[in-house]
Amino acid sequence: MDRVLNERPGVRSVTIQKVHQAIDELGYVRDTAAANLARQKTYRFVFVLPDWKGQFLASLEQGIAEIIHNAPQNRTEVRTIRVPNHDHTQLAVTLSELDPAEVDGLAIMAKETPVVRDSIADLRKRGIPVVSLVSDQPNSDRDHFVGIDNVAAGRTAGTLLGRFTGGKQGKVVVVITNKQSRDMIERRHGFDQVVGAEFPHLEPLPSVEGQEDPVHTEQVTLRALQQNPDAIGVYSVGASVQGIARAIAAADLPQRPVLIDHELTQNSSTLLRDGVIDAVITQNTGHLARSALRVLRAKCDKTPVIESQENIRIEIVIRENLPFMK
Amino acid sequence: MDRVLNERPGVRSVTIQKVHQAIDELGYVRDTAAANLARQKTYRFVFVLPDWKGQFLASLEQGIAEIIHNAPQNRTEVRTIRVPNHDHTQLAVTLSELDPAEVDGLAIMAKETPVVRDSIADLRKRGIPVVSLVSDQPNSDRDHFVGIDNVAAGRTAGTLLGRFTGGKQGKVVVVITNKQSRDMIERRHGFDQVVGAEFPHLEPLPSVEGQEDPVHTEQVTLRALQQNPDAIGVYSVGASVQGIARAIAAADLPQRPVLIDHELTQNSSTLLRDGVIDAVITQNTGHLARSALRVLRAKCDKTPVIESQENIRIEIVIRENLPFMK
DNA sequence: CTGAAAGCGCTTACAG
DNA sequence: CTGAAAGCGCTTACAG
Repeated sequence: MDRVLNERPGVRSVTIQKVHQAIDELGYVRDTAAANLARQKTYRFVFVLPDWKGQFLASLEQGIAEIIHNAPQNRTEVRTIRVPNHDHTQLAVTLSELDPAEVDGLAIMAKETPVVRDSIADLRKRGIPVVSLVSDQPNSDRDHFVGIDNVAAGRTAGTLLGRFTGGKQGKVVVVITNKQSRDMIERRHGFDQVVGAEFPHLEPLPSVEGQEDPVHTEQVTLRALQQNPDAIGVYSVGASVQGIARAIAAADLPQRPVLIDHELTQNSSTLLRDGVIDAVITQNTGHLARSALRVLRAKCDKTPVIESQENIRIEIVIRENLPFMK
Repeated sequence: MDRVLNERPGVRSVTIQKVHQAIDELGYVRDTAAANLARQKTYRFVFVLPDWKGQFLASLEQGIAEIIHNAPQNRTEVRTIRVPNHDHTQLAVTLSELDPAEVDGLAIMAKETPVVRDSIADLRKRGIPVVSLVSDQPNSDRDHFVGIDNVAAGRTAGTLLGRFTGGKQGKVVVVITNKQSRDMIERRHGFDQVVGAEFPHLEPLPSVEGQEDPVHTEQVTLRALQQNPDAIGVYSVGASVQGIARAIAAADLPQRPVLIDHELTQNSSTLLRDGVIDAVITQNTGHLARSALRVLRAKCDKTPVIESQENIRIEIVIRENLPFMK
């Protein structure tokens, strides 16, 4: 029966028929917990993440660790590797060093570059399933993308900014981490879409790049605000919101701009509570981690992925529905 | 060892010491899946819900059924009883008929009345754990409340309505299911709090009651809108949003009011997509069901509840972050 | 009070 | 190609 359920070769089709019929008649539901218990094999996954120090990544990494720790019955081991974001060669080296004999799957969050694309193709050729995480690699042949629809997330941010500025006319400063990350590009795109179509009185300015650095983010934001003191909104696409908040305070504007940010962290929570940020668009890092692990396991077992279950929600947080954070 | 882990009586404290020390040294984590496998006992829970036909309750009931079906290894059986909402006696009878020999736990969603309070006390006395669901029974001695902070949910609705009306002055029609449900009372209270403090230009009107009936909801809403044709907002605290939408269309107002609703369903999704509803405040019915089951199991096993895990989020949905619904 | 056996629903070698 | 045994980490009676 095991051979049928797991679709292993070498079973006569008559037998397959019989077993499937019996399954239907009895309403059999396979006990995955017992299956995991018996199956002694452990999954060894690698997560490759950028090496910036932001709280979002820390929370994602912690999420992974907690899931592994709390569900030992799933017998999965994870190694997380942080790779410098700008160093394309090191990323390529790291990926090429992954030994198929020692790794059962890879989850990767990185900018979309030819190097990454080729590395993914190479890994897949060596039989290792790959999922892109948070920021997609749609032109590689990754098995799956684990993350939100970032165009929709950008549209959500645009709508909130448009409605919160209440029909007033004005410029919007847009601060982005970098212009190569797919998630950043898609959010900016969705934002422009919705603002162009529904809030024509708003004028989004060209993105300024914060480069994963709070101090640099503060500087470029401050410069943008000084050049546009009449700005009525700031859209933080994924940059250090701490730096942006400091720039807003330093710019000493005639009126406080509406500030929309991405990713709920300790910092953005505090700024939300203090009324500096008006809304945060976020994704649950625990869900991201769980989804990545589930998909990777499914790919290893050549089991189908339940799409509806892996659909990560775009969450909106304002001061009033701020969850209690540990 | 089992006797120590499960804190059963009749173990010498020396032994307990030794076992605990060994646990710490080895970093032992108990495999609950294996434990469930071995433990043949099945949990038999009863869910008592109001009998209205709304999609929210249907989705909650379906959520429970799916969880049970997909995780047979948890060996839990659930019987759902729908009780007419206005019939206090029938509710009391239903609860008193629950046999402690056949029921291991109860989850109840009902108005807060003396009858319910006494029934809960009675059940607890007979050793059955009880959780209140969606709408709390804080004055009973229920073991736990599974649901959102409804005051905060009302504050969230108020803030969104205030910001979406963009500083304009005007009245707000408030439509409520009934005035005895704790969840309704708390939402209305949170709404008034935040509007009074932060949006003084808004004037919320006294609640009109929809009584779980779409047609009646439409009638009372229409009457309220006709009496206040200058209303700039409608707050649907938990009533049939279909009825409200029809009333808004029928009232033929000079300007479309901002409409904030609770609970994402097929109906409210459609109205959100069509631009009739501006935002929906919601709680995930799957999470509610899972949390209720987890808490009930914990109470049966006299195991601690992990509060952070049982914290149900207040979610905000606008057209742009509407999840795909099956 | 404690030890050792049997069994939960599965999978994995190993025989046939 | 298929059957039957052993074992995954636990709990539950049952002996001692």
